[in-house]
Amino acid sequence: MSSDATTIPTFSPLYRQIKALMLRALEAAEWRPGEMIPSEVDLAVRFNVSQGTVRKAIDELAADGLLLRRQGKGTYVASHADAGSREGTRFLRLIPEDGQPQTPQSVPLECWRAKAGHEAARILQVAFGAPITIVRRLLKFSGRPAVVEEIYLPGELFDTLDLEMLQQYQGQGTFYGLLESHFGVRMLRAEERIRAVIADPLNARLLEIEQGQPLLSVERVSYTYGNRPVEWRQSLYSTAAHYYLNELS
Amino acid sequence: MSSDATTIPTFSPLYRQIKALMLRALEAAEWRPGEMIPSEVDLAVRFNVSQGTVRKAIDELAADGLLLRRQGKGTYVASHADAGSREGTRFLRLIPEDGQPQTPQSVPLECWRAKAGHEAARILQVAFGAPITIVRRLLKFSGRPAVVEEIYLPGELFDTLDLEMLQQYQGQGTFYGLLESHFGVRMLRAEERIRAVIADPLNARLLEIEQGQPLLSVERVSYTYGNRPVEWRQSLYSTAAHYYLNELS
DNA sequence: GAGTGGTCTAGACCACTGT
DNA sequence: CAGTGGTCTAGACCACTCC
Repeated sequence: MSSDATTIPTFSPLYRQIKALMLRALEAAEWRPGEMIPSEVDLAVRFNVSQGTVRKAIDELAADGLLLRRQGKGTYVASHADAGSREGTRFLRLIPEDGQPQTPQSVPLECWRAKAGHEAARILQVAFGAPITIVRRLLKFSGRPAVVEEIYLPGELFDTLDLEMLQQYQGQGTFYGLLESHFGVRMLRAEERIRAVIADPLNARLLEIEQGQPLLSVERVSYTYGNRPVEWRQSLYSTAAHYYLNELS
Repeated sequence: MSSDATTIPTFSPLYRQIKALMLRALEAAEWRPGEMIPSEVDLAVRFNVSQGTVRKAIDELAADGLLLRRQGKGTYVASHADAGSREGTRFLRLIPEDGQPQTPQSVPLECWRAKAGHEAARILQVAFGAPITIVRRLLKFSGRPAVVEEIYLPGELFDTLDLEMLQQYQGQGTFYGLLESHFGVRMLRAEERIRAVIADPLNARLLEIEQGQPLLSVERVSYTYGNRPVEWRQSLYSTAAHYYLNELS
């Protein structure tokens, strides 16, 4: 590799270039969630590098959670629909006090279109007034309501999402599974900002707790490829019978 | 990097055995925090394997946060006293609303001995009635109180810890830095259980907020080598001017 | 048995740090 | 310059899955 003397020489190892190429293939949906990607040898031929170099690229993509290696079978594109054991607690860290981590039941309440206000526009990186889709729903663990949330999505990407679709999809997978399979948008990572708030009458009723009780306010921004924000979510977690678990390392 | 806990490993690759040997050396303090460990070639000779195998063992230990690789210099034992940029937010995820992540000022309030109750005994895995050391302190960001906490430590390990020591150490590093340098106990990972609660009069006064305001209750258990619990901490975070940030991936 | 990922080795060379 | 970690290659062999 030759470097231009006028530009700052930035060294990028070969395996990272391969990783970038594979990222493009993933983003372009050449390989789709749940599918198997070509074998290491095939990829080595395709990119004209050694198998070890392709291997290191795949290793990083797997560490990033984008690929899934299965010895003896192949390497697969990670999918929210995998129903992998980890999927239930990957993004929702709320756990019943007296039980194991479990996937809650989703109860869609409303779904409507709106125009992005200043905050939604800033966070979702769309124009002020651009169409957005808003979902309001409830999550229950063993029949007990634990979460109320409003989810703001850029309307461009999710223009056919409606309450009926949400209801039909109930029990068939997670919300992100729906977004991935029906809209081709895969959430890769998210940031949550957590604060303590007081329940207002409406949400207290939905969560079946008393007004004035403390709740966790969890504000989440989720990102897809290229660190593009595609979801803004404001949730209220009842911690009367559940807790938010975070592992630090 | 991680192995499935549900399946019994039927085969242990060489690099994992090397990793286990290096873990023992770390635990036995043959290599101390902040120090450089032998070079890859030296370790390859010592363990009678190839450099690549030692390399993979080191890679995993570095990924686990136990070692720190510095190209051109060597591999170092990670230390809480490194004052690495990440150290401030590694275990404390509280961030001022209007500023950058920063390390808070610690204000020790009390430090006393006690006997472990049932809960402390269970969590710290010591006998009921065993001696424990309790620290009560306040954390401030830019002079504003944000956290009140009580820290429960097994008395065996920290029998000389007192208020004077805590006060003298103020500003010289983090609490975990003190435990590491003065008591040889290094925290490797922790679990936090987060709930929303209402401030009682005492803690409201300490946090300079009004009684009845909502707070985050953060219960932390920290572990050292061998998943041994060595700290139980109960904290109250004021989220009036701060938020708890969690990155999901 | 064929095909996949996983391990281990040996050697060459590159990039970074300090002397 | 020497010493360190970082990259890349090529090949042999092992472990796992499925036909």
